[in-house]
Amino acid sequence: MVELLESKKISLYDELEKIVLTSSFSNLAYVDGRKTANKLGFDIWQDLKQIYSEEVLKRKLKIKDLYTDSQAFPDFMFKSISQDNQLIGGEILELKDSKGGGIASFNSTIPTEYKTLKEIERLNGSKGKIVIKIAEIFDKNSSDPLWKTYKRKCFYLIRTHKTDKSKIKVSIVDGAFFETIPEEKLISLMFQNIFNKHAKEYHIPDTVKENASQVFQYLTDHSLISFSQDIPKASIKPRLRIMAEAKNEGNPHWEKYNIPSRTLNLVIKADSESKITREIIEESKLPIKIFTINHQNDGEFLVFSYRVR
DNA sequence: ACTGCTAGTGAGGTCAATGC
DNA sequence: GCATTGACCTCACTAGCAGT
Repeated sequence: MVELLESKKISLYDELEKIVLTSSFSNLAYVDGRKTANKLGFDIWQDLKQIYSEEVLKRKLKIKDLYTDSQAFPDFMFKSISQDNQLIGGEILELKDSKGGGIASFNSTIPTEYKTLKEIERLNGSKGKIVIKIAEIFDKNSSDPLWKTYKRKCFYLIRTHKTDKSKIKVSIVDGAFFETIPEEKLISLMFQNIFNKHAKEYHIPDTVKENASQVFQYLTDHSLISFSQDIPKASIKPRLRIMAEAKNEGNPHWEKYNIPSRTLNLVIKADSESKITREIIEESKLPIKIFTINHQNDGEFLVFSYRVR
């Protein structure tokens, strides 16, 4: 990535998609924005087209158009690697681009540290199969029995102040930075919060309050919540969607975390594995600064920071 | 059995209004 | 003045239905 930036093939102002495609094209098992990629000069089907015609590919995959932006989760998925009979890699990458200093809203998909393909299939609901169908073709390990169920690490490619030359920051962020309590708990606590506000505003008997928090422990599943609700005699169907905004402490680009502007960063949890990354970077003698962020709710994170001239 | 259409759902980003 | 909340608008994919 650093070499690419220095060779001027990409810049921090390019589309985030272009940054990913330029640096990782051959390592990707899934690209959500096939249309966008094509516009940027990347044809994910180029190799397969040597073997099959476009028509055959469409028929095999049961899709009408090879070049659409699915707008499903995730934006990118890397190919898995089989090592000592175990699947590793296959990471998920989501993009978040915004003009201001905050991270663009998470819409419907709550950010997490890990996700399995099975979970992705479910959370994508009616679009559920598309990711798997495409990734199966590109990932040579897709026949492994654990391919759909092993935990994949989620990363977020975050950019803030994207149009401001003096303030721009780009980071690849460990999903753990956002998931400081598990999703199910988050959702049930959200309903609890809503209820508490009602309790303050209206007279709700104490016995009901006690029962209520028990009930909320069972409201945990976003894919069941997000259906539009058919209410007898109602002529509209209300539809709940959980959107989420990163708080300051969940935004690595928060001023207090001191990531400098005009930098490209990798932000990962400081654990035993990250020590290895640290050693590799230190030995590489690349112009990368290493420092730590103390996440208010989730311990220490390591930042590998490269400044763009 | 096949085709074409549409309702339902998932996702994205930005801006306006409101609250503190 | 900045953060939070509400709203807007767009597009893709699938299931299921109606018509042939």
